[in-house]
Amino acid sequence: MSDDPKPARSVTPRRTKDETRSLVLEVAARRFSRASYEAVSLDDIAAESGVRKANLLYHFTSKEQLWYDTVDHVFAEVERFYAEREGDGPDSWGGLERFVRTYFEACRLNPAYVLIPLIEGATANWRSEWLADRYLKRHVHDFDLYVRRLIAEGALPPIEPVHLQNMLTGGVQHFVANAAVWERALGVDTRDQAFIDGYANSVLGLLERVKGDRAGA
Amino acid sequence: MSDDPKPARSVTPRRTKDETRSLVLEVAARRFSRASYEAVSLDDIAAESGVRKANLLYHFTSKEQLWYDTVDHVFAEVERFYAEREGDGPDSWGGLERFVRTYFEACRLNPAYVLIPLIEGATANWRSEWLADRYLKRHVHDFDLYVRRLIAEGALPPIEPVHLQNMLTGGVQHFVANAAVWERALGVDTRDQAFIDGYANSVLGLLERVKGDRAGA
DNA sequence: GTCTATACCCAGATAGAC
DNA sequence: GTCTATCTGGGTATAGAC
Repeated sequence: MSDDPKPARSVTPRRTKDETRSLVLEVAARRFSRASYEAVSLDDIAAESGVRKANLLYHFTSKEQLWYDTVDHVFAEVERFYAEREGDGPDSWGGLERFVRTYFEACRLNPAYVLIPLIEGATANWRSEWLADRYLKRHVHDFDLYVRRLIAEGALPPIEPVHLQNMLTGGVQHFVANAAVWERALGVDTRDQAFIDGYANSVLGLLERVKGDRAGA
Repeated sequence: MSDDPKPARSVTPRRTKDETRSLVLEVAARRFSRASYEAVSLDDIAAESGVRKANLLYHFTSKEQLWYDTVDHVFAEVERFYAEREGDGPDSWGGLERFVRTYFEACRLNPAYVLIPLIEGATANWRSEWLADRYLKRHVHDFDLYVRRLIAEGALPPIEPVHLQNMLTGGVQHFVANAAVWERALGVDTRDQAFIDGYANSVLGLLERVKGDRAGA
């Protein structure tokens, strides 16, 4: 906000409030998607961002609040990406093929979008509940509606939506989240664009076969 | 080992070394699959198992060692289950349908088998490396060999093994690990046997279609 | 082998000068 | 708004009596 070049009391390069926030949120997103909440310390984030610990707490009031803000930051970014490519909400989303590719792309470009829910969602705590209520519930529900719409329109045979949803989303998440294991085990970089695209082709290839057929389960 | 009923110095009910170990390992497996390593404290495990913290450290020397032993414990159990149903290693495993059902059953019955690798494997630390090297690499590799064998035998068309592997395993893992989210979002208990069986049917139903067809990708 | 007590460290948070 | 210094709690691990 105030960018006045007037002799500053401090010698350190000044940043606006928003610049500091963004900087910290970017670092926090990286940290919180590489380790669990408890394993990430404010000292880590302070060291990597160059913002003193006391100042982190000045800007975000607590570690807890910093985590909330970080998640909101990550999800807002992804939702902008979605809205750009697909429009808002399941009614406006296009065909399944394009949607799958958008989703895969979103996961690949924003590992934090996959990793934070995965790390925190797999355990039972205030974060998983907050995540579920604030985002995942809606995401799952939207996806469910979307699949049902496609079925109603005859674009898909009557398959169990949750099953399809999980087959479509679970796989990429696994590849993005556990890239290290796949790399060590098979020498394949599963976060690579070419790999994810190939996987999308396999998945969509399978889907093609379902579409022509009768019910799934 | 020594079970002598000779007047014990302590009034607390005596357990053999092995009994104490097993008891602790069961509790630890539960804890380590509901929260990250850092979020689980020895105090928690001591409280739930009734074994004093100092004694935990006497039996396992350190928290780190306790974690290693816990994982070995969980994986040994699952591997016994496998060996019983399928025989040892990818050469002896039977048809894909039976194998998938065995795998799904193993995941459902031993959530820790899914959750610990998922929680720790998604982050970058000494645990994920140890897990990858000691177990996951081999598991992924075995599964890969198995799929390749099926393809060679003509039981499957030439699909990319990693893709198929991930579609088969990623889904259940997701349902087992994130049951709480699915429950909140759709009111479905995705860890329930009936649900998992239904999902197996969907997956295998899809596979059926691939088998009759030509290549996947 | 089991207990109590405690050493020691690291993390989140606060105080208060500037 | 940024800094240094410090408080405080909780965690792993150890000492040492019994």
